[in-house]
Amino acid sequence: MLFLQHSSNHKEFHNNVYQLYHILHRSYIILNTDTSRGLTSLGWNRRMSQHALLSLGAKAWRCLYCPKSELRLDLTLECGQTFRWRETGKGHWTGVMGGRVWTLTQTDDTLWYHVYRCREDPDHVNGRKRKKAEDSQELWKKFKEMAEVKVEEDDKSLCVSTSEQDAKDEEVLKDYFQLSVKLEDLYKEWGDADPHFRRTGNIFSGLRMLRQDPVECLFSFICSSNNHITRIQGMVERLCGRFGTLLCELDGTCYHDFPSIEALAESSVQAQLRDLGFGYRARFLQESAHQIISCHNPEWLHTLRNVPYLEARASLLKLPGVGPKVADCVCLMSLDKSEAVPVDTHVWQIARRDYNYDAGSKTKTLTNKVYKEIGDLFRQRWGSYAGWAHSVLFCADLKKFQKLKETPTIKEEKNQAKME
DNA sequence: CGAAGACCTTT
DNA sequence: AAGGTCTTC
Repeated sequence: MLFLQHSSNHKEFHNNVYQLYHILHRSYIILNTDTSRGLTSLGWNRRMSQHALLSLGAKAWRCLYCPKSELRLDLTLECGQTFRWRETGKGHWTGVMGGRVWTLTQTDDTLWYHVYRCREDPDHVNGRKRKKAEDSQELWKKFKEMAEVKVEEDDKSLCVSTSEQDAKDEEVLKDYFQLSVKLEDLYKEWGDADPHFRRTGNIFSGLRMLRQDPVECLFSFICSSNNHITRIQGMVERLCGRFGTLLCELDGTCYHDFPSIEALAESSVQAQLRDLGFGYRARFLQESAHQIISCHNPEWLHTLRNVPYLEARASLLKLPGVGPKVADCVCLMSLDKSEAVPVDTHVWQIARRDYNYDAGSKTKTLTNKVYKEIGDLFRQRWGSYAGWAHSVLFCADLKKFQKLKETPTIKEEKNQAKME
């Protein structure tokens, strides 16, 4: 591990780190003490409750070699496969992964990550709200003592080179983003087999499927039916806030773990979800959770990673609120079924518009037959990672990413204007 | 097998 | 209408 002293010049500091990094070509830890604010308990508290920013450097950041062609955080975290990551700073995304809160960002060929260590806070252990602790002088005093101890512990743990926890963190990150899958090679394969893909693939590079927790994936997508993304995000947030364990608070935002299946299986959950605005999906969520607990076991969803695609899909279809589209989302995004192609009205439109699929334009609704034909069409064209390729085109059609398509055109126009 | 309608709420 | 699912005909 490298231990570098912070200089007054951030840029110079980072450049130095970069040079060393490229020599070693492995991950490292930056221990960057923010001296401007001092290490009073209050200062510590305020600092620890803020989102991390790479440019401020007040937190411990680690990183990984990872070019944008292999991963683009903006596309990957905002294409609708996950609903819980938020851009908490320019190019910085904060969310929950493996039961802990992370902030991620990237520079040229580097993926940076910070893991928050605030689970040991006394009021978090007891599951109480921070506000209450602040109201009580005594608790506040205790908290300050804890804070001072914590600073030392934190420094110590960070000074230990490649501690077990650090190695685990890196594994969690690599696993979640499936970084062992060489995305650039896949894009080339898809582009070679499909000129239309090549066009959009050039602009929308670095979009990869996450390997999400099956529980979070299943219950999030049960919420997605006949619904739009902004509302789904709000619903999932409320679901976690009400039934999930509090992990930490940053800049006034509370981060909770995703609820356990057991917590969602309680019969009282249904009415509570109704109150939280889940509509008819409240019943689906609670009944699916109950069915998993009573017919199988809490680990059952994870075991579906080890069975063939169609078998896992068929098992999921038995759950209430889970149809073909939701089942395929869960298969693709959390159960290692890269060939699963979720077909919704949008994908149906893409198939007709860009791939001459007119056999299904006769029917008014998305029938099972049409659904299967579109999935097979894309699987035939793109191969065993068809689900990954499909989501690139799906993402390229999202309204929020339309501006990305314009950029090259504008550049071309500018270049043309210059030449003239 | 396919079409039609209900289903909760919010953007 | 919204990134569907379920039930009925």
